[in-house]
Amino acid sequence: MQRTDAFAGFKPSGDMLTAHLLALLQGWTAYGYDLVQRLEDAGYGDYNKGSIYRTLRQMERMGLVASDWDTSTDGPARRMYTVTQGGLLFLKDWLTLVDAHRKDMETLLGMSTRPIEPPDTHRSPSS
Amino acid sequence: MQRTDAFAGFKPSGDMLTAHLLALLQGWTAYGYDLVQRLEDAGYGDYNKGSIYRTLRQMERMGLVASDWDTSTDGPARRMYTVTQGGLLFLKDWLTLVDAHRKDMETLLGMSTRPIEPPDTHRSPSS
DNA sequence: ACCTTGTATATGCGATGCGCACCTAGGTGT
DNA sequence: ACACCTAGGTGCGCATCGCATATACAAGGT
Repeated sequence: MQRTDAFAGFKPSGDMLTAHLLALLQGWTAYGYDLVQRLEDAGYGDYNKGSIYRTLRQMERMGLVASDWDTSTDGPARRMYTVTQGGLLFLKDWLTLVDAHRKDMETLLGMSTRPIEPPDTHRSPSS
Repeated sequence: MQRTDAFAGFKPSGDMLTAHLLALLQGWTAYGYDLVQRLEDAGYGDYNKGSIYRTLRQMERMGLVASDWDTSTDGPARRMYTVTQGGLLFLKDWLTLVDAHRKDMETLLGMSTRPIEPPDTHRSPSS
């Protein structure tokens, strides 16, 4: 479970959505409504609208993305998001974490059929 | 994000600890204190005691494990846990989910450097 | 007798996260 | 005026989680 400690506190729950969003955003710029559609269409996770918008703002507070308004289009203004250096770092850490977990699971499962050890209590083995 | 729907509601947060515990338990029987030590020693996650005990009880409520008391040893009684069929299914689903997520991430990242599409609004493409 | 240490399980509290439902608002078409 | 699509956001209630703390059994030391 080692990680670079830049985001040592991240928990792998909303962070899964965070990872999806970063992956979608990485390399270009997008806004919330578009990401909602893309996640829905692609079937990557069954997140709800509210969570996505909230998570994007939270990501901005964490410094993973930056945003500015785009009023150049018709319709309501769009908040355009761009991945920051911190976001790229988070993405890297996330992939490392997932891979490490997957490997951990394999290791733990591989250690199967250990004899049911009666872990001796605090007493010396003289008994 | 497909899964067998047996535990369609699982969220990948405490579920990561759940997966670790199931992997440790799978194949034999163990009690909380032992699992706490093993997770600590092995360095698999930095979970705290309270979370582990709470998660084990929750897993029992979910039908992933079953427990009974072992009073045969010196010291306090131990609540011995055994993985159920449901637990094995959860474990399988979890690994599927993790692998799917990992693959999703690769796919999404592989689609990089898409030109910044100006996603046309609700208007017809006649404009 | 009393205290400390190790074993073993569990709860209370405060903060956070998340799904669900709902709200605001711009713009177009009827 | 109204419906509909686009676009972003909030309030509420419930679950989760880390941290600290509580409870209890047993052994050893003084």
